[in-house]
Amino acid sequence: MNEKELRRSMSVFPIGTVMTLTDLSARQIRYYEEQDLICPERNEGNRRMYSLNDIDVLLEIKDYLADGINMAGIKRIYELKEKEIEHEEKSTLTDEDVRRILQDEFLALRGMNLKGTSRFF
DNA sequence: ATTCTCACA
DNA sequence: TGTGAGGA
Repeated sequence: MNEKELRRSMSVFPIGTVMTLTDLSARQIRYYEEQDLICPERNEGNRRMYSLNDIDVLLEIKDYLADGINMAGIKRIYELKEKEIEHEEKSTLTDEDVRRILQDEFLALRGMNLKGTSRFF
């Protein structure tokens, strides 16, 4: 890990700062952690300390939510990213294979979230 | 003043 | 997800 990645993964913000930066409630921020979407560290006083990477993820989650994707769907998206990384490391599949898989999953996600909604009318 | 965990008239 | 209690 280079210096740049190290800085982005350095936990330095208390939840209050993250709340104003992301416009999310403390409840939501802690809940997303419970869903393993972010992993803030704890300081001496058991206070959660967030990194720039955590904030980026939180902002992404907000976008997905705005697009009508639920928690189950968001979790699947990040699980796919992990698989994508595994594939890169093992170089088992071609980039095209991975792209096709991600594309299929994304379409499946939209279909899942479209059911029983009047959002588009 | 802030954040933490837990629980629900 | 909100919110309030009770402690640190």
